[in-house]
Amino acid sequence: MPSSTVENYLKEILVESIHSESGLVSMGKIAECLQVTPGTATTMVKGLEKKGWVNYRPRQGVKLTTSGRKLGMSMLRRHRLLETFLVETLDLDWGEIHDEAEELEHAISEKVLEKLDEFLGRPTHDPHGDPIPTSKGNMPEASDLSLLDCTVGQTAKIESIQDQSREFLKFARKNKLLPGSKIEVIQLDRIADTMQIKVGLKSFLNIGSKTAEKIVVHRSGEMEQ
Amino acid sequence: MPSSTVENYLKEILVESIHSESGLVSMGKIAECLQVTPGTATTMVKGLEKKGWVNYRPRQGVKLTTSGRKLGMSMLRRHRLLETFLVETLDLDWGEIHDEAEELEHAISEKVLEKLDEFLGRPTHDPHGDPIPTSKGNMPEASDLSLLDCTVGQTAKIESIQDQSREFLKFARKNKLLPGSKIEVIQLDRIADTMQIKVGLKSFLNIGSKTAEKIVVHRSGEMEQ
DNA sequence: AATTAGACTTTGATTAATCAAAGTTTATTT
DNA sequence: AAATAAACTTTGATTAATCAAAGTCTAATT
Repeated sequence: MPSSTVENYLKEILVESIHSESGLVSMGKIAECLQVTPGTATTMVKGLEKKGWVNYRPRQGVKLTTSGRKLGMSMLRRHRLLETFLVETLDLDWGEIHDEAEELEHAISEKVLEKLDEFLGRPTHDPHGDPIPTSKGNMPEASDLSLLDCTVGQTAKIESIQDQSREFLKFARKNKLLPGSKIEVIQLDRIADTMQIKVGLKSFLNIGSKTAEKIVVHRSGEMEQ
Repeated sequence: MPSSTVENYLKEILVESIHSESGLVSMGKIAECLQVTPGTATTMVKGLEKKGWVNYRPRQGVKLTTSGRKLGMSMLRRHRLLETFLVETLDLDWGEIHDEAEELEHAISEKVLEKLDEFLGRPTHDPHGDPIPTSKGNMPEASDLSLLDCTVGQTAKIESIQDQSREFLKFARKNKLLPGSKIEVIQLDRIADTMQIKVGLKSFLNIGSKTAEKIVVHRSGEMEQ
């Protein structure tokens, strides 16, 4: 039975491998995600390899095996279902749920998770707009388009918010940057690194590229479900 | 911040100290409850003392300090509220919830617990009939009367079932031995170590003293709420 | 080609929780 | 009072996860 630590490593490696084209994840990235020193990440990853959850090439990076991917997906499912429960059922604040789910995901059994999924009506997306893997380990592809990829005049719909910190989510909520919100790019200045957007029908907002990159969108008309 | 292990030790010491008149709990009892060797219990308890959660007298036993009692109560509250949630909301089976709650109780925060308590309507007793400590750490006194203390002809109402194992709970449910059920003692044989009881209006059952001791009751008419 | 910065790996130590087995105390029986 | 059993404590070892610091590689500059 994998420890909570192993579960965390596999979940983070999964998430990072999705965001990397090669599928390889570096030790530095792992150390950063898990808030450990690089030496710890190396040691841990070698342990994961010995157990058959990853393939590791020194100084190249690490890749999940089929069983590692399965476990990582299961953790992502737990995490996102729990976040949904915390918002929908217990009415917790958007900004609080990430850390809470981070703890609970290691303690909830498959059986309870299945009951929870049923109770919630088998949701497909969590409160941040991220897709929830099915119990089979499938996950709908997410858009790879952020606000940063949009040009002046384009309209788009927010799919998800890629920053789970309290701070950022508070900012996002205050400015109605929520999954489903309609956005229009009004102005763009690459040199000044700023972008003016219209949120909804009458609200305007200036954001920098770092923030724009965290708003994942699909262009209006596409991918409606 | 106390580890899950510390939380478990304090919770079990609390429960056992309630069941002992002196308030002292032996190393053997702790080792048995936590499924560790006596040596481990001794070592661990010395650590708990160093942190100020218990007072330990070698070969006498251990007693909770005020802060240890507080932490133990908080764990008991978590455990019993979670059990209630698992049965009431997620419709899990009576026999399954103990082990599930045992894991979740270490992962749930005070904030989420408070929301859960509110969502459940601030229940006072868990599905086994045990009282749920309040957030202040108060817990209604439970009856100290088991079926074993009743004599022929007496009637009583089941308050709680003091065995959390799947096996026993399956037996209890099958025979309608549930909190609230009305019991009448029909026959008693101390030598043969057996007791015949009427459960409800027409169902009869033979049980031994070990089982009778696990059925905590209050005599009919007393303590109605 | 030599230097250097940055990323990575190795090494040695630490902490928490545990066990097995040996040693000690206490209480009970003879 | 001696012997014994039962309960408890001590000791030495183990495992998982971690860090700091020293060492090694790789790739980019000079």
